[in-house]
Amino acid sequence: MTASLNPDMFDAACPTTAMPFQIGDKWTVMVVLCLEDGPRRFNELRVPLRRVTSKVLAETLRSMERDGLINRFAYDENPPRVEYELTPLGRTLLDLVDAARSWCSENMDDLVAARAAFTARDPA
Amino acid sequence: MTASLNPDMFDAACPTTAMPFQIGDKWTVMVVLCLEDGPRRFNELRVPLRRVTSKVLAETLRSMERDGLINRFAYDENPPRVEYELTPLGRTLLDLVDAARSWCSENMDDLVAARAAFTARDPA
DNA sequence: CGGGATCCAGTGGGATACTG
DNA sequence: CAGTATCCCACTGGATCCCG
Repeated sequence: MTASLNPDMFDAACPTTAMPFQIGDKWTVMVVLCLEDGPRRFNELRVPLRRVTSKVLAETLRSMERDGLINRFAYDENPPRVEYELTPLGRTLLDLVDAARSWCSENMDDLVAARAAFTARDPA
Repeated sequence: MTASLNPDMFDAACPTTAMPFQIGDKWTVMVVLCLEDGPRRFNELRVPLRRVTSKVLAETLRSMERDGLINRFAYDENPPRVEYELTPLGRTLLDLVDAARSWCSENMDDLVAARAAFTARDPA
């Protein structure tokens, strides 16, 4: 089966938070990456995404389901079990994530340098 | 020189407003597209971007300048003249815009259909 | 376990008016 | 012409608590 998610797969100090583009809502890309290797349960997602409250994660997942990016499977067991998996449409976002990563590795330094230079010229 | 901008190059009813990703702020991509063929003046941009207030356009341009995406040239004339042009870094965003357009032409129908189906199932 | 309910703060962006 | 100055509102996302 799919291995456990790395609890530290998302670094809070990652400079790509200044990346000039965004896919979905604030946490959408991280959800996509978490689901890349197969279905995951709600609380399984909450490990690497521990900086997200359950409310916001539930909202994110619901809007992704709404847009056909993920499927939601609720099993009528006790304790309850719910699994999320990427749809083919959701998997197409992985290409965009790759494009974003490529852009960052090629251009992020320039952007950060420009920002620093601008701030130096105009400390306002 | 560069031809005038088409006043209707941006359609308010374009379904790509539901596109699941965004580059820069709300108007950044449109500014990039306006500058694709060469430098433009402030009020020249305001023709196709007439749904943007001057305050917001000025903010957008300033943050793009801050990030090194555009250059700003202010000529000390009367009446004043200011021109904006894409930097090489700003031009790299055109590739992302193309990637976004490709994704939309290939997947936007699926997303819109999924959204409609979801709303039909769950009218809440 | 997988959420929902409620409340709240910050912010992005719009309306209007004014200016060097 | 190319912006600023004010004011304001809606919406995103976070905190906390509670539930089947």
